[in-house]
Amino acid sequence: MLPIANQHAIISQCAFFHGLTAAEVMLVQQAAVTVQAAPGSFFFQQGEEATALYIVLSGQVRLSQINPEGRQVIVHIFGPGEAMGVIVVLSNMTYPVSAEAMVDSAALAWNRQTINQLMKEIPHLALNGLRLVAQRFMELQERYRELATERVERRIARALIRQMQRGNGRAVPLTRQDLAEMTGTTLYTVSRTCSAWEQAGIVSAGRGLITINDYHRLLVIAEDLPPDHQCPQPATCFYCSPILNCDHFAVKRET
Amino acid sequence: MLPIANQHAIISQCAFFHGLTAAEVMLVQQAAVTVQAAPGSFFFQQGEEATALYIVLSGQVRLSQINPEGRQVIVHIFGPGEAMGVIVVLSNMTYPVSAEAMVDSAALAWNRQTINQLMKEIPHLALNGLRLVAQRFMELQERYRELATERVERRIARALIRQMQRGNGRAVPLTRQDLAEMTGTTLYTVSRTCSAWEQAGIVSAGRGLITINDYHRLLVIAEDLPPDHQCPQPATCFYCSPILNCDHFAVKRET
DNA sequence: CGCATCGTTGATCAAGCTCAAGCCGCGTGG
DNA sequence: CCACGCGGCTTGAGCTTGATCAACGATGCG
Repeated sequence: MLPIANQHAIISQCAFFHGLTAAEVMLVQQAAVTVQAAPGSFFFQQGEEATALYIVLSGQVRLSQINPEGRQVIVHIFGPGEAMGVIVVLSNMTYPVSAEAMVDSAALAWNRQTINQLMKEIPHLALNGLRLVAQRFMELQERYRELATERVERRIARALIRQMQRGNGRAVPLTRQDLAEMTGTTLYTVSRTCSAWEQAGIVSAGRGLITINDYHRLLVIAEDLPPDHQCPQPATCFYCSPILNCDHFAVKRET
Repeated sequence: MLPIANQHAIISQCAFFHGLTAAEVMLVQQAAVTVQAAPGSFFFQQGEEATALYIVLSGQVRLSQINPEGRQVIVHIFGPGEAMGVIVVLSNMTYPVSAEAMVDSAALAWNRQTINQLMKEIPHLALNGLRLVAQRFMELQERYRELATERVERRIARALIRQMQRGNGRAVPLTRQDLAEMTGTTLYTVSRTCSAWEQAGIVSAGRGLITINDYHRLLVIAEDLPPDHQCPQPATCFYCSPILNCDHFAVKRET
């Protein structure tokens, strides 16, 4: 269980609460319930009535959808500070996806009435919610297009880069299977691709972990740049990825 | 140009204005501008500043995204009564997709300030907007999973069924190319598939038009049902498709 | 130590993409 | 009215990508 002070730090920084006064943040936080989930257990499951909105405090949560034959697709991976279930809880729907903890995770939860009430009292909260949804929607559209038009290797490269950008290092803690379900391919293909990249010195492959050694070359694959591509600002090469407009990413760059 | 009375009929029935009083509908309608678009011209284009929200009055509008190499994907096709740009206009973003008229089309438009103002005055409008977005989001997630896990033939079948359900007959006015861009395949594969289906008597293929003759068998393909599948209510077979929960569809059934 | 999970790699194969060639129907302009 | 061109459609041949199957290797945990 996270200490309260830490909770507060996450809440006050996360996008969903951006622009709220300290008093408002306090109000919202007091209305929340903390929920824990062990690896493999679910915050909610596909098909259940959507009764709560969550904000991840710690851990990683895999949002996935499963088809009748049992093939699974990872729609999104949530980390600390991100909100889950924003859309559905406000529209009296059932969850269209499942939220499964990948590691020990904790989240704050508000039930439907509470969050509706809070949004009425703090209109800014509703606006933030809409922004988050918009962001997620655009990302999903982008990935849909990728899946329809891009080759597997490129999709894997992009997924890796995206995950790296959401984490805070060059290591991406995903299994081959995870990556496969994120990119609509099989674990075999991911494994082969990673092996090839390791041969080429682009990544180091580990058990449930892929470390990016040559971001630039990975980017060349992800964006189909010419092999001899020179970044306009090589010193700050991280800037030049159009993936998920990530201007803020530079601050996370290792020096 | 549509007669005003007709406009009003569309507006008052469409989901975005559901639950509003007549006075409110009037207020909103008066704030709108009518926009026309000839086939091939755009209501807005990918990358432009999102300045307006539209409701289609007549025609068909193709929402598509294009990748740097020029491969295109159709994200959605809008018909009369549907709202375009709900998300983006409220979040100060650029349009992530282009909206192109497939036939002569007209839409009502509100600019950002206006719609924001209206949403403040009529909170119900904001709620409706959120519901629409939620619906679209779920549909996109569903299609994303389809693209990642389902075979081409099944995807085409599902796209056809979906389009038929949104139209009002058994004929779907799409070219092979359109269907290909909707399902992430090529026009060749769509053509072959349609030919095979025509052989089998499932559809009649025409120029820019596909007519569904045997909905039941198409459904068997779309849902991978056993070939000898019997609908629980054969007489009202249209009910039994889980695609895009379409309970309302029965009213459109031809008798 | 044994089991479970995760990963690797080879062989095989089919789905579906690509390219090429040609057809059909329609609208347009001579 | 006809010829022409264009946009849409069809079909075949060949090939590539990436899925599938199978067997085995490594790592870590209880």
